[in-house]
Amino acid sequence: MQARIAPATIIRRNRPPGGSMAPAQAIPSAPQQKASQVIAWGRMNQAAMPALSPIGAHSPICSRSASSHASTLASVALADAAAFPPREVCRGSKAMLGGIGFMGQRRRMSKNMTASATGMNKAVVTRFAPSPTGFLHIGGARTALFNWLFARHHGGKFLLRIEDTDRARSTDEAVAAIFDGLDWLGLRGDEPAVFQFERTPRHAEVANQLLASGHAYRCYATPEELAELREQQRAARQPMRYDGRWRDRAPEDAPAGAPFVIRIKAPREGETVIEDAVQGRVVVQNVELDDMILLRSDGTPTYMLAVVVDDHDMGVTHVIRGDDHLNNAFRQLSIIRAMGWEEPTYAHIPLIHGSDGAKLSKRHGALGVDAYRDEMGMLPEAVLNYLLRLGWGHGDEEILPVARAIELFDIAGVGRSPSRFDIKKLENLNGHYLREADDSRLAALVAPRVAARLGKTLDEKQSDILVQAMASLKPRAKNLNEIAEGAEFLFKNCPLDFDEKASALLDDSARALLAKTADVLQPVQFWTVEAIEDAIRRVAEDAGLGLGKVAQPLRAALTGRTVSPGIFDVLFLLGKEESLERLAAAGHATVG
RNA sequence: GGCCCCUUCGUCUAGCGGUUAGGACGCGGCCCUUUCACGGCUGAAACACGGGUUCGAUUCCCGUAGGGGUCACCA
Repeated sequence: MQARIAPATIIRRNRPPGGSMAPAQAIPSAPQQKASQVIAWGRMNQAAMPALSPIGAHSPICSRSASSHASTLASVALADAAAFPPREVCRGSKAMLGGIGFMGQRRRMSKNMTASATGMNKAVVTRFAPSPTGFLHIGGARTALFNWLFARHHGGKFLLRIEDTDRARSTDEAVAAIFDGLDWLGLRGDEPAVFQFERTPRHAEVANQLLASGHAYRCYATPEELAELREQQRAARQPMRYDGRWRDRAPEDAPAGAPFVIRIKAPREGETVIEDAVQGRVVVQNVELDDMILLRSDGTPTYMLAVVVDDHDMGVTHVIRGDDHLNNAFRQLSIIRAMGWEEPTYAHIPLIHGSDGAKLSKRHGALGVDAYRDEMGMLPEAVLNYLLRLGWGHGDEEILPVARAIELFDIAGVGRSPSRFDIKKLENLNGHYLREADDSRLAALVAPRVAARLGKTLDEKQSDILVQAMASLKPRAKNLNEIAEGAEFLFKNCPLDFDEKASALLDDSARALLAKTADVLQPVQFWTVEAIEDAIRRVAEDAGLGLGKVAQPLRAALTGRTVSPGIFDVLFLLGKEESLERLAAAGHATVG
């Protein structure tokens, strides 16, 4: 049984006559988003994203079939026209042949060809297909995001596939980490994830079909033989590729019982053209393509075969992936054509580079998204916004929450040049979303971090104080760790540990002032920020000092630091009793 | 090395033949101010180079340089 999606499950609606509707109209409007911004959290760091999807957002593992979403897909057809405008690019020497007239004609031609060849009238289906050999890294997350956004924008489907055909390197932990990361970012598949390895029989079936139709052949070359070939080619400074030594051999030549692989019979003359939605028109001479392996000698499929078969069976219309796959696309195309299948539209997005300009990798300290969540204390919406702006832009807009991103995103806006990862900008964005975030949600996220710093968990009352403190804590931080750091003073025991600058502030005159402050605070009945402010300002006035002269020693005495939220807030959050106790302690203790 | 892709402030980007080349991060200054932040204002900072095409190129074309990707019975 194949995973092919029955087209019947998609309800189509005819385009209204005389004009195409803006794709944006197919998605929920902004106000609706606000209402659905209900925050849910469970264990630490589970900052759930608001569910914005018009299609149900399911966990990748347990969602059911697509058919139940049929009615929600009704809007799909509306978005068709604008779905994937081909970039009008003419590059390469061929484009230079004629004058303007020729070029104009050529453009029109290529546009038409693209329109018919890519199935623009079909509902959009995208996919994210990571191989579970490690965590979900930031580049993968962006690829997933672009696929997800593209599908959402066009009212299509976003699918997940785990490319686990490499049994040696694939792990269950990695699968879990990838789902976990996607889940955190809110990039859930619209159908249960497909596990590629389970489809091995189907891949073999296609390989054998290709064999039967003469588009593939058995190759008995041993790995040693091939290594030697490569070595020779390298020495002779020849391009390294399989020489097709078994391509036209008669079957009788086959060594009996010897292991063999199945290779594609790739075209050898002419050229292959891809009208890439990001890269434009890319032409490769077919002599550059060698007869790559489809089925390994152990009968398992290679990546080349498996992606093509799965994308086809899953009905993928738009292949959006890193441009490290651009070269592969040409090879994959020969399989697609040999099978007579419809070609997807390709969109090869530029890779994310490290600060040195090279592909982001472990040696840049490339991290899994879980590290951004757990170690760096980032909010998913900040990561999403940052990733989106890496390689894509919409005028001067920098702050693009998910709903806005769905509204605006399209492949046409994706640039062709790689971009460098800039943690500073991510932090800035994170600070922004922190300030916007709900206090209860943040408190829940921060509590475990505070507990870790303190070495004890917060009780109910303390958790409550944390929520109240959030409003004055969050504008001062760019990540959850900094909020936790800033919150620490609230829950420390008296006597406090004073840092160097704080203890320096607490000289004799300051202590006298502290005593006076305590006296003024003592009779305050209703412990409100206003009442506290009145009292403190009175102290300053009476002493003939500026507020700063009073506030700083007070801050030092109450928090042990010279940096904290506003002093009235500090007093309020600490409560009258605790505040007075700390004042007394600071006054008596021999400090510095 | 072959093939493919890329090139606007340090970084992310806007620009799609005529702009004082715009915004954001970061950096400097000022303001706000009880500290630190936030916020506001402001400053410095870019079209890789060389040829074309054009009345006019950041923008179109070619080349050079530089960078990147890819060349497995990995994905």
